[in-house]
Parts: sequence; structure tokens; C-alpha cells
Amino acid sequence: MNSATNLKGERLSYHHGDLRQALLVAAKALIAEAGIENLSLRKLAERAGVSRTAPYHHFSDKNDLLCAIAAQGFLRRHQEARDTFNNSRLTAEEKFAEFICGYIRFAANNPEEYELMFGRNIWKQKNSTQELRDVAYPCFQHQLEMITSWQQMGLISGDNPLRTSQVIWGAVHGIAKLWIDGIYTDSAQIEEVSFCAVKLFIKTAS
Amino acid sequence: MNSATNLKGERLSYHHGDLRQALLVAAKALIAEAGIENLSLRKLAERAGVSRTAPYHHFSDKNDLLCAIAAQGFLRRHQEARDTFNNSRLTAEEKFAEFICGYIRFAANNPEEYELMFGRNIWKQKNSTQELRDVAYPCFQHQLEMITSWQQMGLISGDNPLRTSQVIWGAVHGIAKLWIDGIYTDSAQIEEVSFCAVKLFIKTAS
DNA sequence: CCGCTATTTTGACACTGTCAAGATGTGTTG
DNA sequence: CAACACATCTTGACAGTGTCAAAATAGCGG
Repeated sequence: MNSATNLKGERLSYHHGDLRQALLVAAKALIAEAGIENLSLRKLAERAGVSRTAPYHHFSDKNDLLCAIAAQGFLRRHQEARDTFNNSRLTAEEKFAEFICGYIRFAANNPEEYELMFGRNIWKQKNSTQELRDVAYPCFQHQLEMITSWQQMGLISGDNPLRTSQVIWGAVHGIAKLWIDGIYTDSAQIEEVSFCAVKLFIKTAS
Repeated sequence: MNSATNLKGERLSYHHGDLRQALLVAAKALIAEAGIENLSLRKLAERAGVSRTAPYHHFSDKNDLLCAIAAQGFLRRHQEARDTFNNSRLTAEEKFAEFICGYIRFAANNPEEYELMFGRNIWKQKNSTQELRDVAYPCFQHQLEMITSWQQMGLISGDNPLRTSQVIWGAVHGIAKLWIDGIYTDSAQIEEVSFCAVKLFIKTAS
């Protein structure tokens, strides 16, 4: 029930103390260093200073661990989006612009984490944990609600609010993905592309 | 220099005949069945009726094989897009709508192949073969040129042609990806989302 | 102190991509 | 036709992976 490590972080007892948290931290570091596909549970265990199968007592699966990391990412992004939306010093237009640019910036600043959060590793073929869904779906829902509200107040065009939200979400997601995966050749001007997207969707821009 | 198989496709000689082509066909079948991540070279070799390492004489790498499959996909999609753009019986607006819907339809009908073509497996960390780039870049270029032309004739909004093209490409890519990866909960109305995107980008729609 | 449970370890298995060395065809040249 | 060169394919091997089963160890309540 305590840390069981000295000041240098060395193991003092047989039990690690809070291995689950340590694994999450180490995993995020490894992913940031070498990408998701180069993360192995064995290397992760080694970095955490435990044996290969120790992680299995805190995560049922490799997939389970990935879902836990992704869940943390969704919490962070959701909080960011909420802060922007609730910032009373911004006009609706500024909030919308910041939503678009902030979304893409989040992805660009945490490419590997974004890849994990929205990649097929997790979502395809029912790999998503219940815990992940409990965190991610409210985040998705919040996005749709924000965009719907901007559309209903006449800021952005379109008629069907849900469809419009899906298109705009798709746009920011696609821009982020093309950039992260290195498909855009000129990868520098991601901010310019973001701002162009803002202007395209805002009604009065044309 | 010949097939060296009987009518049933059984091996008659030690040499396979056209193993490279057979591997590509079998690989596409396996990918369509079980997804890219479940494709192993060993299972592929077994299905093709050869030993594990036989493919290495036709593809230097697993990555090399994946690039070859993706290259075929780009050729198909590029041809589709060209056919639409050169169809003289369509108005510019109809061509644009068909470009958007056709792009997403292509991805929705060949989800695993699309994932391969535009996934990080191939593009991230310089995995792309020269052969793949020679096929893919003209396809990308052609997309940008089409969208630029539509924008310059005043059909779609925006000022910077390149940035506008990147946003629209990002939009269709993102919509396709969210759908393929199963992140959209209601996965049925992909055509509706496509059409909503068309209306959002066309200038006169508001 | 004893025993129960949570935690961690060691051993093992099947599977993967890939290399090296040998075997077997096919084509070419003397 | 014979002999050689080369392309093609196979067998054997290795390191790395995720994951399970069984044993070892730690901490805690009685």
C-alpha cells in the first residue's frame, strides 16, 4: 500500500508498490520514443524492472494496457475541449476556431498517443475495453454537441446537425492522420491547413 | 517461363511458375478475410502452397509485399478518379460530388486495402518502397489538381488552392477512416455523410 | 505464529519475420 | 549432349513476441 522504493527509485521490497501506474508511465515513454508498433510487453517490463509476466496481474492483456493509455489521452483531450468551450472570454467563432486548431494541435503534439487513441489497434474488432468506451464516448459526444450548437446558432453551414458534425470531425481527424502518418509531403504548415479548415466551414467566409 | 500447373492449379514442377503474382492474389484474399494485422508470411506461403521462405525470392521483405499490394490499390483508385474527371457527360459539380462520394465508397468497399494504402504501416518511418511512391504520388497529385481546378472555377470556396485541397482530402480521408475503424457508432449512413460533405464544400450551398 | 491472498517469477509454448546453407529445377554455353 | 551458371525453392535455425501454468515470495488478518 506504499511506494516501497528509496529515493533513487530502486526496488526495496518484492512487491513493486504501484506497478500499474509505473507501467503506464513507462509505456507512454516507450511509445513516444519508438512508436506503438515497437512497444513490447517484455521490453516494457524490463524498463519497469520487473519480469515479463508481471504486467499481466494489472492488465489482462496487451490490448487492455493500450486501452488504459488511450483512456488517459481521451480524458486529457476532453478536458482541453471543455476548457475552450467554457471559456467565457471567447466568442463563438473563436471557440470554433480553437476547437479545430486545438484538435489538430493535440494530434500533432502527441502523434503516437493520438494514433493509439483513434487507431484501429483499439477500435477494430471489438478490442475496446469497457473502461475505454466509458471515457471515449462522452468525449465524442461532447464534440458532436459543440459542433451542433455552433451550427444551430448559424455560425457554420449545413442542415443536418449530426451529419455536419461527422463531416467536421472527419475533417480534423483526416488532416491529423495524414500529417501524422507522413503522407503530406510538406509537413510544416499544419497550422495553415487548420486555419484554412476553419475558414471553409464558417458560413460568412465565402 | 510458363505456368507449370495443370487445370486444377496443382504444382507440376518444382518451380511455381508465377509465384509473385500468386502471392499477391493470396495475400489480398487473406487480408480481406482477416485484416492486415492477421496476415503472416507463413500463412500466406502455406496458402500459396510453397514453403515459408519462398516469398523472400520475390519480395525482399514483408513490407515490400505490402507496398506492392498498396501500389495496385493506388493504380485502381487513380484510374477510377481519372474516369470520373474525364467523363464529359458530367458537370463540374457532379464530378466533384462523385469525387467525394467515390473516394469514400472506394474506402468503404475495400476497407482493409484502404487501411493498407493509407495506413502508417507503409508510410511511417520511410517504409514506403520506391515503386509504391512512383504510383502513389501521381495519384495524390492528381487529387490536388482536380480540387484546385474546381476551386479556381469558383465551384468550391477557399482562397489558397493547395490548402483547400489538403482540407478536402483530409475530410474524405478522415470520414473514411472513422468509418473503417468502427469509431462512428452508426456505421450505416456513410453515403449520407458523404453527401453532407459535398454540400458543405460547394460554394452555393449555404 | 499460521494461513490466505495479492503479487511476482520462472518455465514453457506457439507463433512471427528473417537469415544461411543446401537442394532442385531451368537455361545457356561449349 | 554435357557442364556449368543461375533462378528458384526448401530445410534448419535464431531471436523476438504474447500469453498461459505452476511455483515462489510478500504482506496482512486472525
